[in-house]
Amino acid sequence: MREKKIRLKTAEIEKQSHLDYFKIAISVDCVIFGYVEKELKVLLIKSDMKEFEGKYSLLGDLVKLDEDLESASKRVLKERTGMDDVYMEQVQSFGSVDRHPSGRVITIAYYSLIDIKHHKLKLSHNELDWHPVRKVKKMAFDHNLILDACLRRLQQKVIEHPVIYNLLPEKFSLRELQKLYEAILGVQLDRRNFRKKISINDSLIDINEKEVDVSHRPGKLYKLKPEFKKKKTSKHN
Amino acid sequence: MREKKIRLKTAEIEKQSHLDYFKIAISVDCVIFGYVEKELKVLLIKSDMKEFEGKYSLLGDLVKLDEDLESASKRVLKERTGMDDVYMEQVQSFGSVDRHPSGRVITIAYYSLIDIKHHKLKLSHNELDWHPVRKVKKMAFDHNLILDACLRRLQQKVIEHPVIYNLLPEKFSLRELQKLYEAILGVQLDRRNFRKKISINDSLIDINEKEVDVSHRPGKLYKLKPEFKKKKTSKHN
DNA sequence: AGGAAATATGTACTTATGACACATTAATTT
DNA sequence: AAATTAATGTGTCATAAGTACATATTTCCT
Repeated sequence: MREKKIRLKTAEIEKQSHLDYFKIAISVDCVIFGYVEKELKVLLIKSDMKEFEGKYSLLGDLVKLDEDLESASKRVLKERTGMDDVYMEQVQSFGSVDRHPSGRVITIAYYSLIDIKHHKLKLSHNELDWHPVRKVKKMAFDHNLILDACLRRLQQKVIEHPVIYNLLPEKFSLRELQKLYEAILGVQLDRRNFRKKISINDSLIDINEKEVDVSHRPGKLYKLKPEFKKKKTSKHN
Repeated sequence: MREKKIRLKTAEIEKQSHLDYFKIAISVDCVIFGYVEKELKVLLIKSDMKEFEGKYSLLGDLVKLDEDLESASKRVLKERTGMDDVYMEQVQSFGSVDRHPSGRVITIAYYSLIDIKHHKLKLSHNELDWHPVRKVKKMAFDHNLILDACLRRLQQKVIEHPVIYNLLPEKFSLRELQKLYEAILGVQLDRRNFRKKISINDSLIDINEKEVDVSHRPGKLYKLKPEFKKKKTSKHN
Protein backbone atom coordinates (compact mmCIF):
# COMPACT_ATOMS: atom_id res chain seq x y z
CA MET A 1 0.00 0.00 0.00
CA ARG A 2 2.68 2.34 0.95
CA GLU A 3 4.54 1.36 -2.17
CA LYS A 4 1.55 2.26 -4.27
CA LYS A 5 1.32 5.68 -2.71
CA ILE A 6 4.89 6.33 -3.55
CA ARG A 7 4.36 5.33 -7.10
CA LEU A 8 1.48 7.70 -7.39
CA LYS A 9 3.59 10.46 -6.04
CA THR A 10 6.32 9.79 -8.46
CA ALA A 11 3.89 9.57 -11.34
CA GLU A 12 2.59 12.98 -10.38
CA ILE A 13 6.02 14.39 -10.24
CA GLU A 14 6.91 12.86 -13.52
CA LYS A 15 3.88 14.44 -15.09
CA GLN A 16 4.67 17.81 -13.61
CA SER A 17 8.28 17.74 -14.46
CA HIS A 18 7.25 16.72 -17.92
CA LEU A 19 6.20 20.21 -18.84
CA ASP A 20 6.87 22.27 -15.82
CA TYR A 21 10.22 22.09 -14.42
CA PHE A 22 13.14 20.41 -16.03
CA LYS A 23 11.51 18.98 -19.08
CA ILE A 24 12.26 20.43 -22.45
CA ALA A 25 10.07 19.26 -25.28
CA ILE A 26 11.41 18.62 -28.74
CA SER A 27 9.50 19.14 -31.92
CA VAL A 28 10.13 19.14 -35.63
CA ASP A 29 8.70 21.71 -38.00
CA CYS A 30 8.44 21.13 -41.71
CA VAL A 31 8.69 23.83 -44.30
CA ILE A 32 7.08 22.16 -47.28
CA PHE A 33 7.79 23.92 -50.51
CA GLY A 34 5.72 23.41 -53.60
CA TYR A 35 5.66 25.03 -56.98
CA VAL A 36 2.16 26.04 -57.92
CA GLU A 37 1.09 28.36 -60.71
CA LYS A 38 4.64 29.47 -61.32
CA GLU A 39 5.00 30.57 -57.74
CA LEU A 40 6.97 29.11 -54.86
CA LYS A 41 4.53 28.19 -52.15
CA VAL A 42 4.68 26.79 -48.66
CA LEU A 43 2.17 24.55 -46.97
CA LEU A 44 0.67 26.13 -43.86
CA ILE A 45 -2.06 25.23 -41.44
CA LYS A 46 -4.26 27.40 -39.25
CA SER A 47 -2.84 27.42 -35.79
CA ASP A 48 -4.94 25.60 -33.22
CA MET A 49 -3.59 27.57 -30.28
CA LYS A 50 -5.68 30.39 -29.00
CA GLU A 51 -2.63 32.56 -28.48
CA PHE A 52 -2.21 32.53 -32.24
CA GLU A 53 -5.83 32.63 -33.32
CA GLY A 54 -6.18 33.39 -37.00
CA LYS A 55 -2.49 32.96 -37.62
CA TYR A 56 -0.93 30.23 -39.67
CA SER A 57 1.81 27.90 -38.64
CA LEU A 58 4.14 25.34 -40.14
CA LEU A 59 3.39 21.66 -39.90
CA GLY A 60 5.07 20.18 -36.89
CA ASP A 61 4.76 17.83 -33.98
CA LEU A 62 6.58 16.66 -30.90
CA VAL A 63 9.28 14.09 -31.44
CA LYS A 64 8.44 10.74 -29.90
CA LEU A 65 10.87 8.98 -27.65
CA ASP A 66 11.47 6.15 -30.07
CA GLU A 67 11.77 7.97 -33.35
CA ASP A 68 14.67 9.65 -35.04
CA LEU A 69 14.41 13.28 -35.95
CA GLU A 70 14.04 12.65 -39.63
CA SER A 71 11.48 9.94 -38.98
CA ALA A 72 9.52 12.43 -36.95
CA SER A 73 9.44 15.00 -39.70
CA LYS A 74 8.53 12.37 -42.27
CA ARG A 75 5.75 11.21 -40.00
CA VAL A 76 4.43 14.76 -39.74
CA LEU A 77 4.38 15.03 -43.48
CA LYS A 78 2.71 11.69 -43.92
CA GLU A 79 0.09 12.29 -41.24
CA ARG A 80 -0.87 15.72 -42.36
CA THR A 81 -0.62 15.43 -46.09
CA GLY A 82 -0.51 11.74 -46.97
CA MET A 83 2.72 12.36 -48.79
CA ASP A 84 5.60 9.96 -48.65
CA ASP A 85 9.06 9.59 -50.06
CA VAL A 86 9.81 13.27 -50.25
CA TYR A 87 13.03 15.17 -50.35
CA MET A 88 13.90 16.50 -46.94
CA GLU A 89 16.80 18.31 -45.41
CA GLN A 90 17.50 19.42 -41.88
CA VAL A 91 18.13 23.13 -41.61
CA GLN A 92 18.47 24.45 -38.11
CA SER A 93 17.29 24.25 -34.54
CA PHE A 94 15.34 26.99 -32.88
CA GLY A 95 15.35 27.00 -29.14
CA SER A 96 14.76 30.41 -27.63
CA VAL A 97 13.44 30.05 -24.13
CA ASP A 98 10.29 31.99 -24.90
CA ARG A 99 9.53 30.78 -28.40
CA HIS A 100 6.58 28.68 -27.29
CA PRO A 101 3.91 30.16 -25.03
CA SER A 102 3.08 26.90 -23.25
CA GLY A 103 6.56 25.94 -22.19
CA ARG A 104 9.98 25.15 -23.38
CA VAL A 105 9.95 23.60 -26.80
CA ILE A 106 13.01 23.32 -28.95
CA THR A 107 12.24 22.68 -32.57
CA ILE A 108 14.28 21.33 -35.41
CA ALA A 109 13.41 22.70 -38.80
CA TYR A 110 13.33 20.66 -41.99
CA TYR A 111 12.40 21.70 -45.44
CA SER A 112 10.84 19.49 -48.06
CA LEU A 113 10.37 19.79 -51.78
CA ILE A 114 7.36 18.20 -53.37
CA ASP A 115 5.88 18.02 -56.80
CA ILE A 116 2.30 18.84 -56.04
CA LYS A 117 0.97 17.05 -59.08
CA HIS A 118 2.27 13.72 -57.86
CA HIS A 119 1.09 14.18 -54.33
CA LYS A 120 -2.57 15.05 -54.17
CA LEU A 121 -3.29 16.26 -50.72
CA LYS A 122 -6.66 16.68 -49.16
CA LEU A 123 -6.49 20.40 -48.92
CA SER A 124 -10.07 20.74 -47.82
CA HIS A 125 -9.26 19.40 -44.37
CA ASN A 126 -7.67 21.19 -41.51
CA GLU A 127 -7.45 24.56 -43.17
CA LEU A 128 -4.28 23.37 -44.74
CA ASP A 129 -3.28 25.23 -47.85
CA TRP A 130 -0.52 26.58 -50.04
CA HIS A 131 0.67 30.12 -49.45
CA PRO A 132 2.96 32.15 -51.67
CA VAL A 133 6.28 32.27 -49.88
CA ARG A 134 6.80 35.96 -50.51
CA LYS A 135 3.40 36.94 -49.15
CA VAL A 136 3.31 35.00 -45.92
CA LYS A 137 2.06 37.17 -43.08
CA LYS A 138 3.02 36.99 -39.44
CA MET A 139 2.79 33.39 -38.39
CA ALA A 140 2.47 31.64 -35.05
CA PHE A 141 5.53 31.13 -32.84
CA ASP A 142 8.81 32.01 -34.55
CA HIS A 143 7.69 30.33 -37.73
CA ASN A 144 8.54 33.30 -39.92
CA LEU A 145 12.12 32.94 -38.82
CA ILE A 146 12.05 29.26 -39.57
CA LEU A 147 10.56 29.83 -42.99
CA ASP A 148 13.20 32.43 -43.77
CA ALA A 149 16.01 30.13 -42.74
CA CYS A 150 14.64 27.33 -44.88
CA LEU A 151 14.12 29.57 -47.87
CA ARG A 152 17.69 30.80 -47.65
CA ARG A 153 18.89 27.23 -47.48
CA LEU A 154 16.83 26.30 -50.52
CA GLN A 155 18.21 29.28 -52.41
CA GLN A 156 21.71 28.23 -51.54
CA LYS A 157 20.94 24.78 -52.77
CA VAL A 158 19.47 25.93 -56.06
CA ILE A 159 22.52 28.07 -56.75
CA GLU A 160 24.82 25.12 -56.25
CA HIS A 161 22.64 22.69 -58.14
CA PRO A 162 20.14 24.42 -60.41
CA VAL A 163 18.07 21.35 -61.17
CA ILE A 164 15.56 21.13 -58.38
CA TYR A 165 13.70 18.23 -59.85
CA ASN A 166 11.74 17.50 -56.71
CA LEU A 167 9.44 20.41 -57.33
CA LEU A 168 8.72 19.55 -60.95
CA PRO A 169 7.01 16.63 -62.65
CA GLU A 170 9.27 13.97 -64.10
CA LYS A 171 9.29 15.52 -67.55
CA PHE A 172 9.76 19.22 -67.82
CA SER A 173 10.82 21.86 -70.29
CA LEU A 174 13.74 24.16 -69.85
CA ARG A 175 11.38 27.08 -69.61
CA GLU A 176 9.59 25.45 -66.70
CA LEU A 177 12.88 24.75 -65.00
CA GLN A 178 13.98 28.33 -65.45
CA LYS A 179 10.71 29.71 -64.11
CA LEU A 180 11.11 27.53 -61.03
CA TYR A 181 14.66 28.71 -60.54
CA GLU A 182 13.49 32.30 -60.83
CA ALA A 183 10.64 31.70 -58.43
CA ILE A 184 13.00 30.35 -55.79
CA LEU A 185 15.59 33.05 -56.13
CA GLY A 186 13.21 35.88 -56.80
CA VAL A 187 15.17 37.14 -59.79
CA GLN A 188 14.85 37.18 -63.56
CA LEU A 189 17.42 35.43 -65.67
CA ASP A 190 18.61 35.49 -69.22
CA ARG A 191 17.19 32.50 -71.06
CA ARG A 192 20.31 31.80 -73.07
CA ASN A 193 22.70 31.94 -70.16
CA PHE A 194 20.44 29.80 -68.04
CA ARG A 195 20.33 27.12 -70.73
CA LYS A 196 24.05 27.25 -71.08
CA LYS A 197 24.48 26.74 -67.34
CA ILE A 198 22.14 23.77 -67.39
CA SER A 199 23.80 22.19 -70.38
CA ILE A 200 27.20 22.51 -68.75
CA ASN A 201 26.36 20.51 -65.66
CA ASP A 202 24.97 17.88 -68.00
CA SER A 203 22.32 16.42 -65.76
CA LEU A 204 19.39 16.26 -68.16
CA ILE A 205 18.30 13.74 -70.77
CA ASP A 206 16.54 14.86 -73.89
CA ILE A 207 13.66 12.42 -74.09
CA ASN A 208 12.54 13.49 -77.57
CA GLU A 209 9.17 14.63 -76.48
CA LYS A 210 7.56 18.00 -76.62
CA GLU A 211 5.21 19.99 -74.53
CA VAL A 212 1.54 19.57 -75.28
CA ASP A 213 -1.34 21.95 -74.77
CA VAL A 214 0.73 25.07 -74.92
CA SER A 215 -0.52 27.86 -77.13
CA HIS A 216 2.80 28.43 -78.81
CA ARG A 217 5.72 26.49 -80.12
CA PRO A 218 6.20 23.59 -77.71
CA GLY A 219 9.53 23.15 -76.01
CA LYS A 220 11.48 19.94 -75.69
CA LEU A 221 10.94 17.88 -72.59
CA TYR A 222 13.74 16.59 -70.42
CA LYS A 223 14.24 14.19 -67.56
CA LEU A 224 16.88 14.26 -64.88
CA LYS A 225 19.59 11.69 -65.38
CA PRO A 226 19.16 8.92 -62.82
CA GLU A 227 22.61 9.41 -61.35
CA PHE A 228 21.59 12.90 -60.27
CA LYS A 229 18.55 11.64 -58.47
CA LYS A 230 20.35 10.54 -55.36
CA LYS A 231 18.22 11.65 -52.53
CA LYS A 232 20.10 13.41 -49.86
CA THR A 233 19.44 11.18 -46.92
CA SER A 234 20.96 12.30 -43.68
CA LYS A 235 22.25 9.08 -42.27
CA HIS A 236 22.95 9.41 -38.63
CA ASN A 237 21.06 12.28 -37.17
CA MET B 1 11.15 10.79 8.15
CA ARG B 2 8.84 9.06 5.77
CA GLU B 3 8.57 12.24 3.76
CA LYS B 4 12.28 12.27 3.47
CA LYS B 5 12.34 8.76 2.19
CA ILE B 6 9.79 9.58 -0.47
CA ARG B 7 11.75 12.54 -1.60
CA LEU B 8 14.76 10.38 -1.94
CA LYS B 9 12.80 7.95 -4.01
CA THR B 10 11.40 10.62 -6.26
CA ALA B 11 14.76 12.15 -6.68
CA GLU B 12 16.00 8.81 -7.81
CA ILE B 13 13.15 8.39 -10.21
CA GLU B 14 13.54 11.86 -11.53
CA LYS B 15 17.07 11.01 -12.27
CA GLN B 16 16.01 7.82 -13.95
CA SER B 17 13.12 9.22 -15.92
CA HIS B 18 15.36 12.04 -16.84
CA LEU B 19 17.17 9.74 -19.14
CA ASP B 20 15.12 6.60 -19.10
CA TYR B 21 11.56 6.71 -20.07
CA PHE B 22 9.58 9.47 -21.64
CA LYS B 23 11.99 12.24 -21.30
CA ILE B 24 14.03 13.34 -24.24
CA ALA B 25 17.03 15.23 -23.07
CA ILE B 26 18.59 18.02 -25.04
CA SER B 27 22.25 18.77 -25.07
CA VAL B 28 24.66 20.97 -26.92
CA ASP B 29 28.03 19.81 -28.12
CA CYS B 30 30.80 22.20 -28.98
CA VAL B 31 33.39 21.53 -31.61
CA ILE B 32 36.07 23.98 -30.59
CA PHE B 33 38.62 24.56 -33.29
CA GLY B 34 41.99 26.01 -32.58
CA TYR B 35 45.05 26.56 -34.67
CA VAL B 36 48.12 25.25 -32.91
CA GLU B 37 51.54 24.61 -34.38
CA LYS B 38 50.25 25.09 -37.91
CA GLU B 39 47.67 22.41 -37.45
CA LEU B 40 43.92 22.59 -37.09
CA LYS B 41 43.02 21.12 -33.73
CA VAL B 42 39.91 20.38 -31.79
CA LEU B 43 39.43 20.48 -28.06
CA LEU B 44 38.46 17.11 -26.61
CA ILE B 45 37.97 15.71 -23.16
CA LYS B 46 38.26 12.18 -21.86
CA SER B 47 34.83 10.68 -21.66
CA ASP B 48 33.58 10.11 -18.13
CA MET B 49 31.17 7.37 -19.12
CA LYS B 50 32.29 3.83 -18.55
CA GLU B 51 30.76 2.75 -21.86
CA PHE B 52 33.33 4.93 -23.53
CA GLU B 53 36.27 4.38 -21.28
CA GLY B 54 39.45 5.65 -22.80
CA LYS B 55 37.65 7.42 -25.59
CA TYR B 56 37.45 11.15 -26.06
CA SER B 57 34.37 13.24 -26.49
CA LEU B 58 33.39 16.74 -27.42
CA LEU B 59 32.56 19.29 -24.80
CA GLY B 60 28.88 19.32 -24.14
CA ASP B 61 26.18 19.52 -21.54
CA LEU B 62 22.45 19.30 -21.15
CA VAL B 63 20.51 22.42 -21.98
CA LYS B 64 18.88 23.98 -18.97
CA LEU B 65 15.23 24.85 -18.98
CA ASP B 66 15.85 28.55 -18.82
CA GLU B 67 18.67 29.00 -21.27
CA ASP B 68 18.73 29.46 -25.01
CA LEU B 69 20.66 27.00 -27.10
CA GLU B 70 23.45 29.38 -27.86
CA SER B 71 23.65 30.41 -24.22
CA ALA B 72 24.04 26.78 -23.31
CA SER B 73 26.90 26.21 -25.67
CA LYS B 74 28.58 29.41 -24.53
CA ARG B 75 28.17 28.26 -20.96
CA VAL B 76 29.78 24.94 -21.78
CA LEU B 77 32.71 26.74 -23.29
CA LYS B 78 33.03 29.10 -20.37
CA GLU B 79 32.73 26.42 -17.72
CA ARG B 80 35.15 24.03 -19.27
CA THR B 81 37.72 26.34 -20.71
CA GLY B 82 37.22 29.75 -19.13
CA MET B 83 36.88 31.23 -22.57
CA ASP B 84 34.38 33.89 -23.40
CA ASP B 85 33.28 35.97 -26.34
CA VAL B 86 34.08 33.40 -28.97
CA TYR B 87 32.85 32.90 -32.46
CA MET B 88 30.18 30.27 -32.57
CA GLU B 89 27.85 28.88 -35.16
CA GLN B 90 25.11 26.31 -34.98
CA VAL B 91 25.64 23.44 -37.36
CA GLN B 92 23.20 20.59 -37.04
CA SER B 93 21.14 18.47 -34.70
CA PHE B 94 21.84 14.84 -34.09
CA GLY B 95 19.03 12.81 -32.69
CA SER B 96 19.27 9.14 -33.53
CA VAL B 97 17.31 7.12 -31.03
CA ASP B 98 20.31 5.08 -30.00
CA ARG B 99 23.02 7.70 -30.09
CA HIS B 100 23.33 7.86 -26.30
CA PRO B 101 23.66 4.67 -24.28
CA SER B 102 21.84 6.00 -21.21
CA GLY B 103 18.71 7.19 -22.93
CA ARG B 104 17.35 9.52 -25.51
CA VAL B 105 19.47 12.60 -25.93
CA ILE B 106 19.18 14.91 -28.87
CA THR B 107 22.15 17.15 -29.29
CA ILE B 108 22.69 20.34 -31.17
CA ALA B 109 26.17 20.86 -32.51
CA TYR B 110 28.00 24.15 -32.53
CA TYR B 111 31.44 24.94 -33.70
CA SER B 112 33.67 27.63 -32.30
CA LEU B 113 36.83 29.27 -33.48
CA ILE B 114 39.31 30.51 -30.95
CA ASP B 115 42.69 32.08 -30.97
CA ILE B 116 44.47 29.95 -28.45
CA LYS B 117 47.01 32.60 -27.63
CA HIS B 118 44.36 34.95 -26.33
CA HIS B 119 42.54 32.34 -24.37
CA LYS B 120 44.80 30.48 -22.05
CA LEU B 121 43.03 27.44 -20.85
CA LYS B 122 43.96 25.30 -17.95
CA LEU B 123 44.78 22.29 -19.99
CA SER B 124 46.18 20.36 -17.07
CA HIS B 125 42.71 19.80 -15.64
CA ASN B 126 40.15 17.32 -16.76
CA GLU B 127 42.25 15.60 -19.35
CA LEU B 128 41.20 18.34 -21.71
CA ASP B 129 43.49 18.82 -24.62
CA TRP B 130 43.91 19.76 -28.26
CA HIS B 131 43.84 17.00 -30.84
CA PRO B 132 44.76 17.29 -34.50
CA VAL B 133 41.51 17.21 -36.41
CA ARG B 134 42.78 14.78 -39.02
CA LYS B 135 44.03 12.29 -36.49
CA VAL B 136 41.09 12.02 -34.17
CA LYS B 137 40.34 8.41 -33.33
CA LYS B 138 36.98 6.85 -32.61
CA MET B 139 35.27 9.07 -30.09
CA ALA B 140 32.42 8.54 -27.67
CA PHE B 141 28.82 8.65 -28.89
CA ASP B 142 28.44 9.84 -32.47
CA HIS B 143 30.98 12.56 -31.90
CA ASN B 144 33.02 11.66 -34.96
CA LEU B 145 29.97 12.41 -37.08
CA ILE B 146 29.49 15.69 -35.31
CA LEU B 147 33.10 16.66 -35.78
CA ASP B 148 32.90 15.80 -39.47
CA ALA B 149 29.80 17.89 -39.96
CA CYS B 150 31.38 20.84 -38.20
CA LEU B 151 34.61 20.55 -40.14
CA ARG B 152 32.72 20.52 -43.41
CA ARG B 153 30.83 23.61 -42.33
CA LEU B 154 34.04 25.36 -41.41
CA GLN B 155 35.53 24.44 -44.76
CA GLN B 156 32.51 25.82 -46.52
CA LYS B 157 32.87 29.00 -44.55
CA VAL B 158 36.54 29.43 -45.28
CA ILE B 159 35.92 28.99 -48.99
CA GLU B 160 33.32 31.72 -48.98
CA HIS B 161 35.30 34.01 -46.74
CA PRO B 162 38.99 33.15 -46.60
CA VAL B 163 39.84 35.36 -43.67
CA ILE B 164 39.16 33.29 -40.59
CA TYR B 165 40.49 35.84 -38.17
CA ASN B 166 39.03 34.14 -35.13
CA LEU B 167 41.72 31.50 -35.17
CA LEU B 168 44.59 33.94 -35.50
CA PRO B 169 45.98 36.66 -33.28
CA GLU B 170 44.96 40.18 -34.10
CA LYS B 171 48.01 40.85 -36.20
CA PHE B 172 49.06 38.21 -38.66
CA SER B 173 51.09 37.77 -41.79
CA LEU B 174 49.78 36.58 -45.09
CA ARG B 175 51.84 33.44 -44.76
CA GLU B 176 50.18 32.64 -41.45
CA LEU B 177 46.79 33.25 -42.96
CA GLN B 178 47.56 30.98 -45.86
CA LYS B 179 48.86 28.22 -43.62
CA LEU B 180 45.65 28.39 -41.63
CA TYR B 181 43.58 28.24 -44.78
CA GLU B 182 45.56 25.23 -45.92
CA ALA B 183 45.22 23.56 -42.54
CA ILE B 184 41.46 23.89 -42.64
CA LEU B 185 41.00 22.73 -46.20
CA GLY B 186 43.73 20.15 -46.13
CA VAL B 187 45.23 21.34 -49.39
CA GLN B 188 48.29 23.23 -50.55
CA LEU B 189 47.87 26.49 -52.34
CA ASP B 190 49.88 28.71 -54.62
CA ARG B 191 51.20 31.61 -52.62
CA ARG B 192 50.74 34.20 -55.35
CA ASN B 193 47.18 33.24 -56.16
CA PHE B 194 46.24 33.13 -52.51
CA ARG B 195 47.53 36.63 -51.99
CA LYS B 196 45.64 37.83 -55.03
CA LYS B 197 42.44 36.35 -53.71
CA ILE B 198 42.94 38.01 -50.35
CA SER B 199 43.77 41.37 -51.87
CA ILE B 200 40.65 41.23 -54.03
CA ASN B 201 38.21 40.89 -51.19
CA ASP B 202 39.98 43.81 -49.58
CA SER B 203 39.36 43.01 -45.96
CA LEU B 204 42.83 43.55 -44.53
CA ILE B 205 44.66 46.63 -43.31
CA ASP B 206 48.38 46.91 -43.75
CA ILE B 207 49.48 48.10 -40.32
CA ASN B 208 53.08 48.82 -41.35
CA GLU B 209 54.57 46.34 -39.00
CA LYS B 210 56.60 43.29 -39.63
CA GLU B 211 56.98 39.90 -38.11
CA VAL B 212 59.54 39.58 -35.38
CA ASP B 213 61.56 36.60 -34.24
CA VAL B 214 61.39 34.81 -37.53
CA SER B 215 64.61 33.38 -38.87
CA HIS B 216 64.15 34.82 -42.32
CA ARG B 217 62.87 37.90 -44.02
CA PRO B 218 59.85 39.03 -41.94
CA GLY B 219 56.53 39.47 -43.66
CA LYS B 220 54.20 42.41 -43.30
CA LEU B 221 51.57 42.21 -40.62
CA TYR B 222 47.91 42.86 -41.25
CA LYS B 223 44.75 43.37 -39.29
CA LEU B 224 41.23 42.62 -40.34
CA LYS B 225 39.25 45.73 -41.22
CA PRO B 226 36.74 46.37 -38.44
CA GLU B 227 33.77 46.21 -40.80
CA PHE B 228 34.59 42.58 -41.46
CA LYS B 229 34.62 41.68 -37.81
CA LYS B 230 30.88 41.42 -37.40
CA LYS B 231 30.37 38.40 -35.30
CA LYS B 232 27.77 36.10 -36.63
CA THR B 233 25.31 36.08 -33.82
CA SER B 234 22.31 33.92 -34.41
CA LYS B 235 19.55 36.09 -33.08
CA HIS B 236 16.47 34.09 -32.43
CA ASN B 237 17.34 30.51 -31.98
C1' DA C 1 80.16 40.87 -47.83
C1' DG C 2 77.85 37.08 -49.74
C1' DG C 3 74.65 33.36 -49.70
C1' DA C 4 70.27 31.44 -48.25
C1' DA C 5 65.50 31.73 -47.59
C1' DA C 6 61.41 33.71 -47.54
C1' DT C 7 58.63 37.84 -49.09
C1' DA C 8 56.51 40.55 -52.77
C1' DT C 9 54.73 41.18 -57.17
C1' DG C 10 53.32 40.46 -62.50
C1' DT C 11 52.03 38.07 -66.77
C1' DA C 12 50.07 34.82 -69.81
C1' DC C 13 46.63 31.21 -70.28
C1' DT C 14 42.37 29.05 -69.39
C1' DT C 15 37.78 28.92 -67.73
C1' DA C 16 33.46 30.94 -66.14
C1' DT C 17 30.08 34.61 -66.31
C1' DG C 18 27.15 38.21 -68.47
C1' DA C 19 25.22 40.94 -72.27
C1' DC C 20 23.25 40.55 -76.45
C1' DA C 21 21.01 38.97 -81.70
C1' DC C 22 19.24 36.09 -85.02
C1' DA C 23 17.28 31.99 -87.11
C1' DT C 24 13.63 28.31 -86.38
C1' DT C 25 9.38 26.15 -85.20
C1' DA C 26 4.57 25.55 -84.57
C1' DA C 27 0.21 27.62 -83.26
C1' DT C 28 -2.92 31.27 -84.59
C1' DT C 29 -4.96 34.54 -87.53
C1' DT C 30 -6.37 36.23 -91.94
C1' DA D 1 -3.00 28.23 -97.62
C1' DA D 2 -0.28 32.02 -96.57
C1' DA D 3 1.03 35.44 -93.35
C1' DT D 4 1.63 36.56 -88.65
C1' DT D 5 2.98 35.86 -84.06
C1' DA D 6 5.20 34.22 -80.12
C1' DA D 7 7.92 31.34 -78.15
C1' DT D 8 11.97 27.98 -78.70
C1' DG D 9 16.80 27.09 -79.80
C1' DT D 10 21.55 28.36 -80.54
C1' DG D 11 26.20 31.43 -80.97
C1' DT D 12 29.44 35.23 -80.26
C1' DC D 13 31.86 38.55 -78.02
C1' DA D 14 33.49 41.11 -73.97
C1' DT D 15 34.60 40.93 -69.30
C1' DA D 16 35.74 38.78 -64.94
C1' DA D 17 37.59 35.15 -62.28
C1' DG D 18 40.74 31.36 -61.61
C1' DT D 19 45.20 28.85 -62.49
C1' DA D 20 50.02 28.09 -63.67
C1' DC D 21 54.21 29.93 -63.46
C1' DA D 22 59.05 33.32 -62.84
C1' DT D 23 61.75 36.97 -61.27
C1' DA D 24 63.19 40.59 -58.27
C1' DT D 25 63.65 42.05 -53.35
C1' DT D 26 64.40 42.02 -48.47
C1' DT D 27 66.23 40.28 -44.34
C1' DC D 28 68.77 36.87 -41.65
C1' DC D 29 72.77 34.21 -40.96
C1' DT D 30 77.54 32.97 -41.49
